[in-house]
Amino acid sequence: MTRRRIQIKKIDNTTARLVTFSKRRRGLFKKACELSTLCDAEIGLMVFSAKGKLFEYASSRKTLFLSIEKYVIVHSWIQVIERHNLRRENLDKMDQLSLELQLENGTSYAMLSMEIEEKTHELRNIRGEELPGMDIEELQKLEKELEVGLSRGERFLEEITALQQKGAQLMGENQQLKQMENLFSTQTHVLEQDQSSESITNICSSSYPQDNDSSDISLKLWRPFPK
Amino acid sequence: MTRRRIQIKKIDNTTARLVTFSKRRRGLFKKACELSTLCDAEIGLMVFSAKGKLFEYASSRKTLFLSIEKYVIVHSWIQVIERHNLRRENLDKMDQLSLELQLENGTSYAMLSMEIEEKTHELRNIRGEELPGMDIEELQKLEKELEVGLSRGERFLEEITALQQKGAQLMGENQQLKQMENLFSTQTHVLEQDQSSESITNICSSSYPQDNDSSDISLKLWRPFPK
DNA sequence: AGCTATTTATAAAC
DNA sequence: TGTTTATAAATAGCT
Repeated sequence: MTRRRIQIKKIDNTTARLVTFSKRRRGLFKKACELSTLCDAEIGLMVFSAKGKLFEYASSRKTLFLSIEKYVIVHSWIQVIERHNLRRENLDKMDQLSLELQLENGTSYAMLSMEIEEKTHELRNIRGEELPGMDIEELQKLEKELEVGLSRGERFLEEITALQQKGAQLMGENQQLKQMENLFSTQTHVLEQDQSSESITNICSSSYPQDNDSSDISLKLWRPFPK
Repeated sequence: MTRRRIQIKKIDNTTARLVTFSKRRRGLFKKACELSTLCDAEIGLMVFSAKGKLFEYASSRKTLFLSIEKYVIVHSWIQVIERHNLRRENLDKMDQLSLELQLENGTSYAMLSMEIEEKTHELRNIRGEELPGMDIEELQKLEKELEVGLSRGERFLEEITALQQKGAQLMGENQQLKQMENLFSTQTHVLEQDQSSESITNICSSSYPQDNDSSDISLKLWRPFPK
């Protein structure tokens, strides 16, 4: 596109590819944002780097929810069909993973789906017409799949509760320490040291398109695009 | 832009807006496709016209599966949020002092079981069990439900963030206090109490856009890969 | 992470 | 919608 025209095919040089990815990604997000603003359109854009890191943009949260909803309506049907071929052990294995691991493993879950997808390629060609007629039994299986997500939620809740308990514990501890501090400070006159608090890793960080691409896929909630 | 530079704000003239929408949409899809090819990235792009018609592009089905993955998690979040809110409401009623301490006694859970059961049932409907048979009116209702869930999610997120920050602060404070304590104890030979300080653990294949935009419902089924 | 020479995208016109 | 064209933006190749 500029100094020289380039072929639209995978860039071999890794560095160049990374640079291009970064630059073009920005461009793409910008274009998406402009289109959304100019034409009053709702846009949802997801970009996964080769490593699996997600960058996303959404003109509004509503859009993403609805879009995903829409994807699910159609694609869950596909999934339901594919589940027939899915070995139980895979699901069970997935069930046993901790919440964090599950989130990190989103990619492999998707990979698995891909595998299955390939095996049922024929089915997909007719999905537009025939899938809507899926029977209740199939849909109940889908429901079970969703249940997996539910159990994740449960664990999430547990984690929060644990966090809260920890907080309570810390508060108590703190109070104790403060009392002690008061005791000491009235007795002696020692300078206080400045000790900055350390950050705690967030369970849920927002996913603005970020600029470093070092992590594996992580599932995050999004905020709307920066004002 | 070209003949003239334009402001990035909603185009007033309807015709011009439509034309721009069409042109820029194409451009956006092209850019998305190029990025995907050049950098081996997976891309999912959804564009809803103002009327609600969906145009989308996906570099591969894998991307779509990842969307589903996310959907499941998002929706399990909604579920969790519901429950969390129930607890909160209850806690507010009881007018206790701190959230942290409140959660240490789970006595109120039993009281809420009925209510939770009810909410769970509602959520099942939201989650998709009944989606396939829904008509437009019902889908619009779903849309609203999702918005509600969304705002709840925001509150939930805020709360968690607040908790985490609080935890971080407490930890820092704690550390500070402990250091001071150590300082004192070495100077004054005061007995140390046993206080363990634990860290908080923490917590271009695909779907070508279609070109007519005649419908007006905002929630529509997407048509898979055409050709 | 900046800098430009070019290529692309596209606003305005038809 | 499609085409044309003048111009603004995006960006490939360098540093």
